[in-house]
Amino acid sequence: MQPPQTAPSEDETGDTGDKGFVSDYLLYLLAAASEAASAQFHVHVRAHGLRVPEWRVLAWLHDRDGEMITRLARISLIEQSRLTRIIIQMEDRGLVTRKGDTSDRRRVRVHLTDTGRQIAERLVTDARAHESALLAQLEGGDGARLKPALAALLARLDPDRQTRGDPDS
Amino acid sequence: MQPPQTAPSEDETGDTGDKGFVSDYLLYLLAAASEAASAQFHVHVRAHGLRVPEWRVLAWLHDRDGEMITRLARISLIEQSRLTRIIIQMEDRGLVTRKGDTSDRRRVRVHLTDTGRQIAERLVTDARAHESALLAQLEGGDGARLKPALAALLARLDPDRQTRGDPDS
DNA sequence: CCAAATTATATGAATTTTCATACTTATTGC
DNA sequence: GCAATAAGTATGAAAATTCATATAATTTGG
Repeated sequence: MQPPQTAPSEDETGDTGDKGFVSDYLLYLLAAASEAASAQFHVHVRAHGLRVPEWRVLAWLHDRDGEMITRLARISLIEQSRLTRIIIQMEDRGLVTRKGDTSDRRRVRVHLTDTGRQIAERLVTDARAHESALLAQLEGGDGARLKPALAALLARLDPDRQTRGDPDS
Repeated sequence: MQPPQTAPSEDETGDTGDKGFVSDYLLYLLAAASEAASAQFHVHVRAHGLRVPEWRVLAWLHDRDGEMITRLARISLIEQSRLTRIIIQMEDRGLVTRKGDTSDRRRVRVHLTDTGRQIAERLVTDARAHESALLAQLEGGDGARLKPALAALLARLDPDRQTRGDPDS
């Protein structure tokens, strides 16, 4: 049913029958792969009572405790005003604390509580295991090539992300 | 704690400025790379008065007009009830039309209007150009390797995505 | 052919998210 | 040292999103 007749200049219709634009579009592949790869683990995160952005915050603080809101937002892929509210919720739940930075009183630094750190460490451990399992599934070395390629893309597109280790200066 | 680590030995004691967990975590690299790579083009999309999910819908309909809501949702990475509302908004704006499927009256098929198709074609052209520019930026062949690796990951994690070309049957 | 299970879409209501902007503190240029 | 500008965070209000579930149509098994 429904022969595609209304398409005036459809050049890939008919015989090739496959791959349109979307299925081979880099930005789509990135978004879809990210979604698909994360789906399972995100279920695990929610099972621990956290939403994905909250997990991202905990994971980053695990690496660098005392991060300021703005940078935490950039890194965690969360818009600033949204992160502010998320941090407040997390503080209410006893996962983090907020402290004004004494040397720059505009800044608010976020620290893990003991509870927060426990959860963060547990989930980071789980995440490492999950990542290993995922990479192991991808035979043929595709998995091995993927991380460096993504890191390169990221470095090219958003150089600021790396470097900055020092909050002040 | 957690002695068994194949990863590069690093502590989160935080002084040497080395990679912590997050910066080398596959799921993070995927999400961050997706964000970073899409940022520019998404600005372009919004400049055309569309939100990102709407662009995804148009792009998919460009490839396969008359898709049903559920599948459009899966492919466009949008939750179903949200897509229903987005489609209604898009219909109100004259970008798509909804038609009940006569052979399965539960289904609603979404079609591009002439206006919708015009915009879709324009943006697909722009997206192709943007992708080329992006890949060209990534010297060293990383760019070339990226798409196949992502496609493989996707195929492994979500096999259903590919195959299905026939709505009925 | 019927009852039960499944699939497809829509919708109410609570929660989240966004956007613009206010507010406070710091920095820059003169 | 001061005005102008920038940086960091918070917040109100509008809009979007989620979650659970309703409704309707189809399929399945007996």
